[in-house]
Amino acid sequence: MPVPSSPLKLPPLAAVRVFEAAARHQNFTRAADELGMTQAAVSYQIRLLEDRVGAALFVRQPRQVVLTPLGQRLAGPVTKALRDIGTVFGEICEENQTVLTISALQTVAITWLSPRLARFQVENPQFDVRVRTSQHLVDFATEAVDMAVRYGPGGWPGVTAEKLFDCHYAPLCTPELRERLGLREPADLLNAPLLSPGDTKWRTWFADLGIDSWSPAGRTTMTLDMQAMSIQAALQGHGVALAAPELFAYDIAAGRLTFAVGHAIRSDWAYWVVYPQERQRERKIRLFRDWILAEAEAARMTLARMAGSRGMTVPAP
Amino acid sequence: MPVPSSPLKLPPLAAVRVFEAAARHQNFTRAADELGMTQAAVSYQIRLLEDRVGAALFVRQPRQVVLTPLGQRLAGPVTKALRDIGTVFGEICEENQTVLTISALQTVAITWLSPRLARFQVENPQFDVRVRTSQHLVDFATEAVDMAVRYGPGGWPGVTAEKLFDCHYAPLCTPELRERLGLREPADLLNAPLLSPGDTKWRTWFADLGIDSWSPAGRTTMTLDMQAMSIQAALQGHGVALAAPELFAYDIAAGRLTFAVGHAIRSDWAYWVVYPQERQRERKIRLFRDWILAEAEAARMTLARMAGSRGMTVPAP
DNA sequence: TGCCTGCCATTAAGAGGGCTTATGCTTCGG
DNA sequence: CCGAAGCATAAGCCCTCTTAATGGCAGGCA
Repeated sequence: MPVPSSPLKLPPLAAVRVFEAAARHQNFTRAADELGMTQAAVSYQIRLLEDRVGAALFVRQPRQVVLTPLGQRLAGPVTKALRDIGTVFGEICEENQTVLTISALQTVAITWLSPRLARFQVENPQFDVRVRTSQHLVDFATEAVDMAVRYGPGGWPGVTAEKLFDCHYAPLCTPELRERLGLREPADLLNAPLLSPGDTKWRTWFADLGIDSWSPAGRTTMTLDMQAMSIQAALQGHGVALAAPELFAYDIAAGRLTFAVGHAIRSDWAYWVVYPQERQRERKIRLFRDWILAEAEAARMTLARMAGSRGMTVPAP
Repeated sequence: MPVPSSPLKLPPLAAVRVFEAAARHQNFTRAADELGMTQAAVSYQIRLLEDRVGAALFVRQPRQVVLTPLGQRLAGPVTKALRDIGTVFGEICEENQTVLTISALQTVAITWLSPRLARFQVENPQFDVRVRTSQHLVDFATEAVDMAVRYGPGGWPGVTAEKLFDCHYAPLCTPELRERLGLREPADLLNAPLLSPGDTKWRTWFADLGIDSWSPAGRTTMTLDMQAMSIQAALQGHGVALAAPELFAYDIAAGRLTFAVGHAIRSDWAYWVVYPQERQRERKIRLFRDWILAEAEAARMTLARMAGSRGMTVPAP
């Protein structure tokens, strides 16, 4: 805990501010112009400060005022201090308007957000977009984050959450692997090389088909923690990954990945864009919200086309 | 002429001040105590500042407030800037109360003021007395001087001038020299070694006695500009100096100098203590004024005794 | 010399803003 | 479950600061 340093005996700061301007101009009238007030007000404030200090700060000469030695000694430090304050406030105001910080899970950030973010950046060059990945639920109150992409059930308190897309899990692999293994029916996967077979979602996926006998025991390729890494392996043709196709719409649309078979399960959770509800009117918030919702919609459409052509079956959640 | 740098876009400084205290205490109520206002006022000002910045500076938690990252970035520079302002004002206030700067002609400063000043310093240790010698009439408006000892006719505009003593010119020398040369009558000086005989005051002194024939031509010891230097020579027994006995009352009282003969002339000018009339109520001004007037009075008394015992004649000015 | 202009001080009157008081809300602690 | 701690909010008052008008002073100019 920082020591609550000395109580700071300060002169009236309004007067200090007026003094600073007057000292800079060596002229009350021009200082008044700069500050948007009248010459009389400047005169009044300067006098106030002089009374406080107990000494004259300006010599009133017929056609001009000049600083006394005392005034000169004040002017430098005061100008510097006030400029420092102005600068630091200016910086954070500026930054607040131009910097847009997005928090997201690493998976989403890498697979979905960053490939699309470049376009947003190009379309909105006035913003400086920064992505921060984190595993925990970001707290807008205490962290310097403007918006977030969250994966969860929604209904968080104090924030506006708008759904980007529901989350499904489908078996994905390269078209080549699919062809080579002759995958057609969901049951064909029982003998296919599954990536991260220890993932309980595989069990769920099979169970959803009525295949309860499946067990990862004995079956092995590698076991990878993260969806993105499984997909990387799948992209190399090393096996079939169970992942959210929404996150890999680009790869699917480009033919680098395809649905191994026509079945997917749906997660209770979804992906959301989230921001403090009291900030929904801010320009940068609105802009990014609109953009990311449009992107999500586009991704969904793409996927719907691809899945439709493959006769996907998706049970209701 | 300094460039009237940028117009400094500043937030309301009153709010900044409140913010600084609140940030330091991490507590609105205690900040309010420190600032001598109510918690509601603090809350109000903080909100004002937050609206201005367009972002929260504090997170309101149930039993405490904590700075947001933005607030943290502000707090440091702001505290420093305000402390700088407080410091520089504090310094000059402090200095204004404790430093007493006296301006005087070099002659008076050396011969009269400094021998007495030590006592003032001892009696008033809370003051830091500084003497500045200068040849020109000091301008209280533009120079960092509190009071002055002036030699002149009085009647200066804008200042209070109180007479310390009238100024006379009397021939002074060591008692030894006086004895050796057998000086008794003013006319005896016609054949004595006069110091700075080129000084027109010697002509005036002789003329005052009705001796118009005196001329410095041919008579020479040295010619010295300054009264003090003539006196230094006189103290060495090198001759008779025409100087203001008031300035050398200590030397006369101590027997190091004496009136060579019993005649003096009086100058139109006098010595004054001078200070800006609007500052006459200030403690340090009053204190020094009272002290120096008392010293002058004491010096006059001493001289009167010495001169009386010598039967001095002093024509009216 | 006299007028005009630039610049600051002073005054009285008025308005606006910030402060205070009072009250409500929330949470923590016992 | 109640009290204490702590901040937010609303209403109203008072004080500060501003404004507007006027005066003074000195320099520039004719």
